[in-house]
Parts: sequence; structure tokens; C-alpha cells
Amino acid sequence: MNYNEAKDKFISTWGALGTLWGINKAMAQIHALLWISPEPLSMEDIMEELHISRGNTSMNLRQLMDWGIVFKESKPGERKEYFISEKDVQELARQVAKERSRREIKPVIKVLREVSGIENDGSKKTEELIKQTKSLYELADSADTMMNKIVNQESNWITKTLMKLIK
Amino acid sequence: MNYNEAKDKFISTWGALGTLWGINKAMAQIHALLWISPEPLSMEDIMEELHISRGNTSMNLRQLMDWGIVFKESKPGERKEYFISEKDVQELARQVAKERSRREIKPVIKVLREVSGIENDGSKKTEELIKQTKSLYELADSADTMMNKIVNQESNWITKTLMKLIK
DNA sequence: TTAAACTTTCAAAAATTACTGAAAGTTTAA
DNA sequence: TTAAACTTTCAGTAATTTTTGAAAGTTTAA
Repeated sequence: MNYNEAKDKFISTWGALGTLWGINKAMAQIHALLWISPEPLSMEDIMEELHISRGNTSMNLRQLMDWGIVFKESKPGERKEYFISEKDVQELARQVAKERSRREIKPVIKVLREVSGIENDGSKKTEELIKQTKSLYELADSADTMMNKIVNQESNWITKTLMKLIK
Repeated sequence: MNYNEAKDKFISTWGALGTLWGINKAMAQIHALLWISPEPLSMEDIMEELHISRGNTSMNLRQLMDWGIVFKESKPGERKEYFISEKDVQELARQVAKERSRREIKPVIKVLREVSGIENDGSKKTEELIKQTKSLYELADSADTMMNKIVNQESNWITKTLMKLIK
């Protein structure tokens, strides 16, 4: 496997994984491209490499910046804007954990708390609803708390912790 | 919030969360419905409750069974088949972790190993590709190893471990 | 100011994914 | 066997999501 084959394989695999986890393909592929690029890339560079339109590129770069894993960089004396990705894998994981928690997990936890907190009228179905949503609430809440730990610790906490668990 | 409001809120929230994480809405909603149902439900029951077609119900029940989180149950003397969900939240988490690892993470890890293992020709871009895919490989591999630990431990290991980490 | 160089927005089109419903398939009781 | 009761499959349709491309917007240098 030569450089180009490896690059294409990485980009398309990352895109496919993104899709499976609810992240759109172009966004994941732009991230993959920037992740392995030693130099900042312009919008043109990205459009050309991935064969996607200007609009698509612009929108997905915005999203990646909203997620806090891609940044703008302007080269002195140049009008054009360049983009670089967060390069530290730990920081990437922190950032993704932080955003998914904030956008997706926290709102669900809120609903689970509300739902599991309804008045128990003693009927079988109400009891089951309360019991089952409560157990989900407890799992989601501890998982989320762990995610926040990750987010707020120093950058290599994840690896250290995973290592501890694995041993 | 009364029982019906709570039930509907839980089902639609669970469906929306599924969508965000790459799981189709009907599948997530069927799971939610069975999760809080004290009795096994027939296909008719599910169709009626969620307003979805027979075909859709059948296909998504099959997927839930493939994931190992929903089971068939036949009542003695009845022709109809009934469905129940795994009720233990720990077992649910184990099963989901196991399946996502097997279907999605393991194949990606394989690609990351291949890609990061290409010959280093000394060029800047090749060095960056190798460095960055290797760091992703290491993260994914320890995360996956942890997932397997979860899968292979006794059922309440997750909570215990999360608790340990949180303190 | 102006205009060139660039980015963003968004309505329309394309692509993908999910859903339906009827036909085919299966199982079971008699 | 047969036929009723049920489930699965799948081609066609619908809904959703993604992508395009051109117009509008912004920034900067002169």
C-alpha cells in the first residue's frame, strides 16, 4: 500500500465510520483529510481533494469549527483562509466527548429524569415505566459524569485511565 | 405529566437519540416501547402503538433480535408471537457495546493498523499520515479493549467501574 | 470608495435511507 | 393434506438528509 492508497483508505473509512455514528460523510472526510495533512489547507484544496462543492465544504468546515476540532489559520500576506485540525488525539477525544455530552446526552438525561419522576399511581405499567427509565437515567448519568471527568482532566487522563482499567 | 405523556415523551426522545447516533427511529422506538412494557407485545400491538407498518415492524424487530436486546416469546396455546426486551440496563449496555465494537470499531481498527503500517518513505506527508493514524489506532484500540472488558465482566461491572472513576 | 478575492447562504436537485403494503413464505392445528 | 393464522420479504414510494451552485455577503488592498 503506497501513500495515496493509504490516504484514500483512511479518508473513506473515517467517512464511513462517521456515517454509522450519525456524522455526515463530508464532515468526517474533511476532518480526516486535515487530520493527516502536515500543512494547513485552503477551501480549494479540500474541494479538490474530496471532490465536493464549495458550499458543502464551507458548511462542514463551520460545523467542525463549532465542534472545536478544526481551526482557521490565516497566512500572513494572504487573503485566503486556511484550515488546520486539532492534532492531539487526546484533545480530539475530549472535545468530541464534551460536545456529544452537551448536545445529545444531557438533554436525554433531563427527559429521563422528568419521565422517571412522574407520580406513581401504583399501576403495573406506571411502575414499569418508572423503574425502567430510572435505571436508564442512572446509567446515562454516570456515563455522562465520566465523560465530564474526561473533559475536565489533563489531556492524557484518558489513556492513563483506560490503561488502568485494562490491566 | 401523566402516564401517557411520559410514555410518549420517552419513546420519542429515545427515537431521536437513536437517530443522532446512527440508529433508525423505528428501531429505537420499538426498543423503547418494549423496554417499558411490563408484558410481552405482539406485532399488532407495536404497529398500533407506534403507527408503523407490518413490514417496518418485522424488519426492525429482526434487527433488535440480531443485536441481542429483544427476544421472541411464545405464549402457550397461542399462534401469535410476542416480543420482550432485555430488561437489565447493564446487560443492555454490554450487548450494545459488544455489537458496536464487533460491527464498527473492530473493522476501523484493522484499517488504522494497516494504514499506519505503510512503509515510511521519509516524506513529510507520509510521516504525518503514519503518526496521526497511529495515535488514532492506539486510542481506538484501548477504547475497544475497555469495551471488551465491559462485555466479558459480570453484569454490574460497568456501574462499579464508573463509580470508581467518578469518586 | 471601489473592485477583486474570497466566504457564506440557501433554494433546488440529487442521493440516501426508511417505510409501506401486498404477495410469498411459514407454521400449526385439525 | 389443507387452510387459517401468522411472519417475512421486497419492489416501489415517501421522507429525509446531503449536496450543489449561483447569488449575496464580506473583507481587504489600493
